[in-house]
Amino acid sequence: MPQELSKAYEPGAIETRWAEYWVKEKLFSVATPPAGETRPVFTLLLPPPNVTGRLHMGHMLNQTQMDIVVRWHRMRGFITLWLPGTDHAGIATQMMVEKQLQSEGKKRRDMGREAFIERVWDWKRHYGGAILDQMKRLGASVDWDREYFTMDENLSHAVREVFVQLYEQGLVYRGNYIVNWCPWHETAISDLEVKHEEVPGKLWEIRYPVIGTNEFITVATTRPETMLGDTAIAVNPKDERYVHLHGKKVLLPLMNREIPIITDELAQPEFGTGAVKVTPAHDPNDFEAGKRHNLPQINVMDGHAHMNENAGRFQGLDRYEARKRVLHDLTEHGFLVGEKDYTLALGKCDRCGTVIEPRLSEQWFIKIKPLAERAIEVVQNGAITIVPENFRQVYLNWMANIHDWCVSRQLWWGHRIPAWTCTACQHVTVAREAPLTCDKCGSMELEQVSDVLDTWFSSGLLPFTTLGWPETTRDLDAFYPNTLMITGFDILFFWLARMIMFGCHFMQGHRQDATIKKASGEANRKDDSVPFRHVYIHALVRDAERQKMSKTKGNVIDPLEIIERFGTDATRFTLAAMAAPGTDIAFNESRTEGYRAFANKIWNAARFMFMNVERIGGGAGAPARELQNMPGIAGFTAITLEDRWILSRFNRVAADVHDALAAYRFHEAANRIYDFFWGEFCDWYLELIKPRLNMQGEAAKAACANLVNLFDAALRLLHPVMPFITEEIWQTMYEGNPPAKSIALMPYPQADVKQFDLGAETEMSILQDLIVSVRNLRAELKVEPKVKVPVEIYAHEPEIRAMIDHNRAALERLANVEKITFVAGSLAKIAGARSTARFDVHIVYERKIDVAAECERLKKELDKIDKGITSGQRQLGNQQFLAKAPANVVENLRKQQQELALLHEKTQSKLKELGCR
RNA sequence: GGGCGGUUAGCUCAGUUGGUUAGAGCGCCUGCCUUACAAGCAGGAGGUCGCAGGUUCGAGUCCUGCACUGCCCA
Repeated sequence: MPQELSKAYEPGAIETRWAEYWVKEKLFSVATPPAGETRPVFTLLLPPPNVTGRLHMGHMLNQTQMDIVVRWHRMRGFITLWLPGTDHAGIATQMMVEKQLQSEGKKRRDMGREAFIERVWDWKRHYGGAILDQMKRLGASVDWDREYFTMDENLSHAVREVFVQLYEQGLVYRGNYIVNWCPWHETAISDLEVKHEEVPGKLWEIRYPVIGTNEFITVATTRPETMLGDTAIAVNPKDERYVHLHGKKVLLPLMNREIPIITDELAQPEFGTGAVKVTPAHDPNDFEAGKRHNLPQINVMDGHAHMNENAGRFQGLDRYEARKRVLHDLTEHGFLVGEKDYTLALGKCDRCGTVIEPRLSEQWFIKIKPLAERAIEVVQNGAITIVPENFRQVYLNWMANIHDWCVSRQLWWGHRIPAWTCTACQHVTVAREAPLTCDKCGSMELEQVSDVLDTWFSSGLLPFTTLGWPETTRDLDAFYPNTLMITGFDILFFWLARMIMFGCHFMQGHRQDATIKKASGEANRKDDSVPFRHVYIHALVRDAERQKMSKTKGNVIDPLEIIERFGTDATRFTLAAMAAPGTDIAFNESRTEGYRAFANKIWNAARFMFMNVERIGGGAGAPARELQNMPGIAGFTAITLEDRWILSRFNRVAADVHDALAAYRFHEAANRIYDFFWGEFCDWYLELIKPRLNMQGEAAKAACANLVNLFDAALRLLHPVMPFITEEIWQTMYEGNPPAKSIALMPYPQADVKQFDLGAETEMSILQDLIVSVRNLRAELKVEPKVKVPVEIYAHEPEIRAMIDHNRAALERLANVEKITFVAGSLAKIAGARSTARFDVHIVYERKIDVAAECERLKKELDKIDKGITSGQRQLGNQQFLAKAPANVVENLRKQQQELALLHEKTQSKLKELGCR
């Protein structure tokens, strides 16, 4: 391959090519580490996207961050396992296929369970891989050989095992409880799947006649149709208004049932009339109260939220129709006595938006407290660390107030609960495999419970089931606990919390391979049952207006469309650069545009390098892999000031990037690399070495070799964030004979403290100041860009003067200067001179400066200087400050004050000289 | 109702344990097609860090209150 890049940077072409290459070459496949493995291990589980999913920005943010961390670790020599897979997503998938059926005029129930499930599998085989293909476009460096699906046989087997074990341990129970019922999906859903929304509504007041008196008792309700199932009226025992009615009964209007007045804390005297209706079958609080008082539970609705046979003449009506009719009838009979506007928090199904109906039904639950206790402990004792730290408290609070988990769903698609009902005696047998006979009566007439498990039940097991559990495997020894979990806070409770509970419970007593654990830097961790040792919670991606993206709002930004326009690298860089921990990301296209420009910059810098390598030939070429594994840039020979400077700067950026990535400060890492590459390497270093590259012989070869080595290291530094462009350039550099199959398998640059050069950095910054000052003056004097000007420089420190003299070629080139004269006295008084504490510079040019403008500029500058002087003096004159502030702060302030004083003097005299007012 | 976050340049955002004269990108203004790059280069304007107090030698950073705003939980 010739060392040549196309003139234009076109991300689309190179990205798809490398994405395919990485997958085809199985570059990221990880073999099970053998016993005695001494390398560190890094394990990360991909939060499995829904099999029905389409890639959205949230996925992309999540995957970008994971891929950065993963590539970083891999390059640092960790055995890095990133495990991908998809989730069967019970409700979502079932819905998707049902809709498909609907369009064919078919219905799930007409088909029957088996045919329907076969149909879903069909769908999965055809379309289920879409999101994974999209992931490939992102460059996610996962191990595709280990891809899983939550309904795979081995994972399903593990699910049954877990359920049965929990059952045997008494942590599963079944019973009639109030659950959140979605009438659209016709299934129970968990508390987490209900979203509360404040909506304007009404509060109706209904009066119930008290039997044996001519009194009424008035209650308030937002759901009058449920009164049909009332089985009591409750008043607070302390409420004096109702003491005389204790023990009496009321006649339930419309139904003409007698129901008791009970005393219960359920009724709060300060709310409404202080009396409440009690409907145990349709409200969780009423349900509890009903149990306390042994009240009957009358369910008045069916699974579609239509009124059932218990609703008398309202049977068959939809709940809202029933509400209208009930209100109408109540009014007609004089029972409705009030109607007020009221804001209610309406629970809606997270997926379809249908208003949830609290409904009494038979469901399966996990007794969660025992699991939660361990899950609290491992976070409190540091076995799991959560970043950012505030989520630790969110997690602990939630865990402390956790409710039993309803795990049964009235769906067909999912892991069917391994329980069988005996048609003879109704006893339920829970077993790993279909039992032949009933546990209790021995009947052979058994029927499997039709419910399936909540999708999160199986995904909560993934950290260990994907590694082979319930078998004891070498993979578990090596890779469990996973090192890290990166996810959004939106599934903190859904998923993360459950993984921790399940992991700690089922992996109790597990020990990670001690050698690997130590090598991975986790030797001090005591508890190996946790699913992962570190958690990083990232923010949400919002649209440019900070709105949460949603299909209904139509403000969804499609990452693939952004990628199409700007490239994956630029999109990844955007997400990384904006991902400051703890704050949401308002996705802003203009940033991506900017980062595409950055990629373009890199591209062109590479073209420049290749041009020179081609021309200069020989001697150019990156050092061997062994050398690249050493800190700093091993093959770099610091000859000139700019060499020493860039080497020092490179080591600093490498150190900073390491620290930033170690703390999940992706934005810092990205910005640091950006500033280095563009602001230092391209803007200054490349410009400064051009003359050397244009020389003949060894000097050019040496400069070119440095350039290549530095470029190679910079590409490796950038690779985790922008994998594609770095791969493309890197592969091109090695002319088809690279030291590894991919830059992704090369060592990550490490800082070498010995290559820090503070002296070079200081000198360079003075030189930069000088060049900028001259450019400044040129602009101010409106010197034609092509005209070279003579300059006069005064530098009172001899070593600085020498340094400038030594680098006069740089000044001449970069500021378009033709003759440099060092003068003996300060130039500060000269109109149109520029001064810093280290030098004065002046350009010799016949054109006069704009005195008024210069005066204004100088005055502004003087203001700033004086402000600094005043505050500095105040501090330095303060004994408290001198006594309490750290020595280096005082020292720096003193130095700064000296410089400011000098600048003040120079500026002042210039103002005077110009005759400014 | 309880909890958590945000408020910094026209816009989008950085600014980790308090410590020089608060930064970037985009946009804007001026000038350049300078042989890597006009997706670029050079120069420039632009902020009393939401408001009011407090702690401190020193506050964008810590504390209290308020305002606005977003999210989570009930």
